[in-house]
Amino acid sequence: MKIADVAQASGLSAKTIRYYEDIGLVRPARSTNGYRAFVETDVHKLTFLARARSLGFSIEECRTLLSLYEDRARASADVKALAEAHLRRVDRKIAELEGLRGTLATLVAQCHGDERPDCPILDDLAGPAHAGERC
Amino acid sequence: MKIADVAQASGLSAKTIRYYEDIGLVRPARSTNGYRAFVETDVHKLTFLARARSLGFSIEECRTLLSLYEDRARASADVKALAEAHLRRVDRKIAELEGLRGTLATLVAQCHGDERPDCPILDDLAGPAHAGERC
DNA sequence: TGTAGGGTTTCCAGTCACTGGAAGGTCAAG
DNA sequence: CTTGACCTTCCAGTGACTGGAAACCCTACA
Repeated sequence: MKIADVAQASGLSAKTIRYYEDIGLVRPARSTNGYRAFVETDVHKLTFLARARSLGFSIEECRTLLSLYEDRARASADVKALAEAHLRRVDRKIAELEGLRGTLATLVAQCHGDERPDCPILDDLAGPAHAGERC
Repeated sequence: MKIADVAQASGLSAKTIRYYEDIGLVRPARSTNGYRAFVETDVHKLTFLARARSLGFSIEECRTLLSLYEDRARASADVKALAEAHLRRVDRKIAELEGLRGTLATLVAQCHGDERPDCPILDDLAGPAHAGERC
């Protein structure tokens, strides 16, 4: 199987697959012509990686997940711990974005958005000490 | 005012302030000894930038906001459009993270997390075609 | 047999917004 | 006169790719 087929099958780009080989996530064999020759387990691994990445796991976490996946003796607790840590990170990020969203929405709502030059958004960005000073 | 004072006042690091000078966001004067000599408007600008960055505007958006801020004739509509575009981006990002969060939470809930090697999280990552096959 | 096109290879550079670190200059206190 | 804190510049690295150049390989068609 050549790289374009694997890209198709896994949903990753050929560039990304080459990059994943570079950093040691996959080690496809080579044909005599120098082309990468992927077997079923390579495709499987890359699909696994695509899914893990789409869930927001970092490359290093993916590397760990992959090694846990290949370790038949591993405890599911290890995987769960990793997923829970990631879940907490996602929660923090959501909370942060929602705080930010609130501020932005308030600012947008306050701004009349016409041809007049005074703008509450810029006032806010300039800070309380300067609000109304020149904006 | 020297860079450490400005860092203190603006909440940015000295490194970041130098970087902002590099990319032309601020142009502090220089003392005879070569040190950067910041005046009040520099500090003001940097504080503005810190706030805009903390709201998630990109550097290029900050550059635009700064120029709008300094343009006494600009229309608040321009600022509002920028802020609204950013708000939409934040909304999309939140939606994306919440979808992801849902999947992760489900997976974490399904995983027993003990010493047994079978793990629904890895099953899911491996994809429907492979679920139950070897995990 | 030649060539046109598509695929593949490697390698280098760029992205974004910093951050770390090295090597050296400057300044005030003791 | 030295110590130590500050300042300077410059180079490299981060994460996870992405774009592009130059060159090789393979197949189809004239």
